[in-house]
Amino acid sequence: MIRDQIHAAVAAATVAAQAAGALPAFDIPTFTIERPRQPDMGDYAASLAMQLARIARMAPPKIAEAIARHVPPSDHYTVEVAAGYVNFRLTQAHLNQQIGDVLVQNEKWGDIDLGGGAPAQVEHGSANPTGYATIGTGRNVVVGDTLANTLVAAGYVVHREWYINDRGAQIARFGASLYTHYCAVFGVDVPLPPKGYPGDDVVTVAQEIAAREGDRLLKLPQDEACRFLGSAGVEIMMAHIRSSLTRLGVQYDNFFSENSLHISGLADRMLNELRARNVIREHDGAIWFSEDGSPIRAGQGVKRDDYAEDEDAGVSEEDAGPKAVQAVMLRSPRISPNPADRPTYFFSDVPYLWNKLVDRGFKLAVYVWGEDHQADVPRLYAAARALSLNADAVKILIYRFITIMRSGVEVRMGKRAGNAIWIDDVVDEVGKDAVRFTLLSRSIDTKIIFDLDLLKEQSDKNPVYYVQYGHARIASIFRNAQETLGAEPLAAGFAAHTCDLQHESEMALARKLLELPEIVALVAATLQPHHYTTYAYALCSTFSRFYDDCRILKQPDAVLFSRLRLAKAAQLTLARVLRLMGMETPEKM
RNA sequence: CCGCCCAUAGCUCAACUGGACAGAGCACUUGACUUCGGAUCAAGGGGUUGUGGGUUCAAAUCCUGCUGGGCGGACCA
Repeated sequence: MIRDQIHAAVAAATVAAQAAGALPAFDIPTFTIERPRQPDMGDYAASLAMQLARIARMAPPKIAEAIARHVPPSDHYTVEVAAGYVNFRLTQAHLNQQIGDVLVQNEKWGDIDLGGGAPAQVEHGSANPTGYATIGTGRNVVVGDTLANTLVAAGYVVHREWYINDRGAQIARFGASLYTHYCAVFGVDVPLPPKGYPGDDVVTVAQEIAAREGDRLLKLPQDEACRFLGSAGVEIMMAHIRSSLTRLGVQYDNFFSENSLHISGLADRMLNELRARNVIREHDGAIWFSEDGSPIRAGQGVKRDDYAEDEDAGVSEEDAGPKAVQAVMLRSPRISPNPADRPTYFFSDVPYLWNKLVDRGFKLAVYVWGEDHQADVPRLYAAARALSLNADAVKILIYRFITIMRSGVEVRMGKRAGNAIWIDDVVDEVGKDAVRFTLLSRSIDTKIIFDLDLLKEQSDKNPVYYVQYGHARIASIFRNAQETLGAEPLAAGFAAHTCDLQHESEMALARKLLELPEIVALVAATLQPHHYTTYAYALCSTFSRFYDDCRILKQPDAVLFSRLRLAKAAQLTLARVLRLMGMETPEKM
C-alpha cells in the first residue's frame, strides 16, 4: 500500500538527513503515517518532526524541512511541509494509474494479504436454543458475519460457526417449560418451573410437538417426557433460528454441539490435562480451575453482596476479593447429584478452545460475545495459558447489549420475560439491509438504542439506501451509455482510454475510493466493523458530489471514458463495501 | 467492595486508536436542476468532548479523583 511506501520514504529521508548532517544522530522512534483531517493538507502526513523535537533539540518545522528535503523523488506523491508536519499529496498520475489498477482487480479490489491463507474461525451467534433469535442475537451475528467477510478479504480461509448450548440445567428448564405448554394443549395444568420460559415462541414449539406426537408424552414419566421435549425442542428452535439467520443473510459452515465435547470425552481429557499441570483444586466437594495452582478458599467466587450471609462461615474480604477471577468452578455436586453430569459453563469452554486451536488447527479464533460474558474473557485466556496454547490466536470481542425502546419507553428484553423482539419481526418491518446497517453502524462498545417505532418511521431514510442508490445510479449511467453508444463501442472505448482526472470532484472521488484497502485493514486490525458504514456513506457522498459537478455522458470521448472508468471504480468500491457488510448491490431501485 | 465498558451538537452516532480547525445523519433555516435516477446537491445556525487534576511538543483519546449509567464478579442462565 502507498501508505507503507510513504512510511518507508520518511524513515529513509530521516536517515539521509542525518547522514547529510541536517539532523543530529539519534535512533528513529516508531512513528505512524496519518490521514489529515482536511483534504487540503494532503493525502498522508507524518508528524514525526514533532516527536523528534526534543530528541533532536530542534524546532519541528526545521526538522520537517530537513526530512522533506531528503524524501526521495517519486511519481506517486509530492511533499510539502506545514506546521511541522511532512505532508504527502498523491499526484494525478498516481491516481490515474490506481484507478486503472482498481478496474483490473475488479471483484478482488479491496483484498489485502494479512492471513496468508491461514485457517481462521469466527464463532458468533451461539445464543441458547431456548427461544427464537432475538434482535440482540442479531447484533452478534451481523458483527460476526461482517468480520468473517473481512477476514476472507484479508486473506484468511474462514470458518463460520455457531456453538449450540445443548446441555445443562438450562436445557432441562427449557424441556420442563415445554412440558407445561405441551400439557396445556391437552387441558392438563402443570405449573411452569422456576425460571421457566413463558414466551409465545416456546408455546408455539410445544404446540408443534403436540401436533406431531399427539398426547403420548402424557403417559410417560415426567422426567422422560421433559428430556424428550428438551431435545426435540432444541431441534425445532435451531431450525427456526437458522431460518431467521438466513433472512438476515447470515450463513454458517457449522453448528457445533456443546454436548459433543462431553460425549467425545474431550472434556474429561482436558480435566486430566489440567490436573497434570497442577491447576486443578478440589474444595468443598467441587472441582476448580485455579490458574496459579493456589488453593481454593472458602467464599471464593462469591459476590461481595453475599458476604454478609457467609460471614458466619468465616469468609473474610481479603480472602475472596482478588482471587475470584483466577479460580473458576468446573464442576460441583450442588449442580447435580452426579457431578460428572453437570459441568459449569466454563468447563465446556476449555475443551472447546482446545478443539478449535489444536484439533482443528485454527490459527485465529474470533469469539463474538455479549457483555454478559465479559468475565469469561480473562478466564479463557487463563485456560489457554494453562494449556500452553497460543493465546494470541484468540480474539474475543465483547459487544454491548441493545436497548429496546417502545413508544419512548425502555423495555428490558429477555426471553424469560417474554418480551423479546425477534429478528424476523424487525426484518419484516424494515428489511434485511436496513437492519444490518443499523446494527453495524455503531462501535461495539456502544449500547445501541433500538427504537422500533422510529426505525419503522425512518426506514426509508436509512443510510443504506443512500449507499445502494449511489450504486444503482452508476449502473444506470452504464445502461444509458450502452444504449446511446452500443455495447461494443462502449467496451472498446472503455478499454482504450485511461483515466485522466481533472476536476476537483473527480480527484476527491478517486482519493476516497482508493482508501478501501486501508479500511479493510482497519476493520481487520480493530475488529470493529462500524468503520465500513461511515466509509460507505462518505464514499457515496463524494460520488454524489462528483455526479453533481461532472457530467459523464455526452462528453468528448477522452472525458467520457475517463469519467466512466472513475464511475466504474467507484461502483466496484461501493459494491465491495456493501458485500463486506453482507448487503445487496442493486442495479435498480 | 472489586472488575470491564460508556458519557462528544436538540436526538442518534463518528473521529483511521495520541496529531492540524472535534465531523456526519436526523431535526431546523435557506438555496440549486427545461440536462446522466431528487432516495440528489450546496449553504447556515448549533460544542468548555460529564467534571476537577496530571502526563505529553500535542489529549475526546493515556493516567487519576469525582458524578451519572450499563454489565459482570458461576452453583449454569
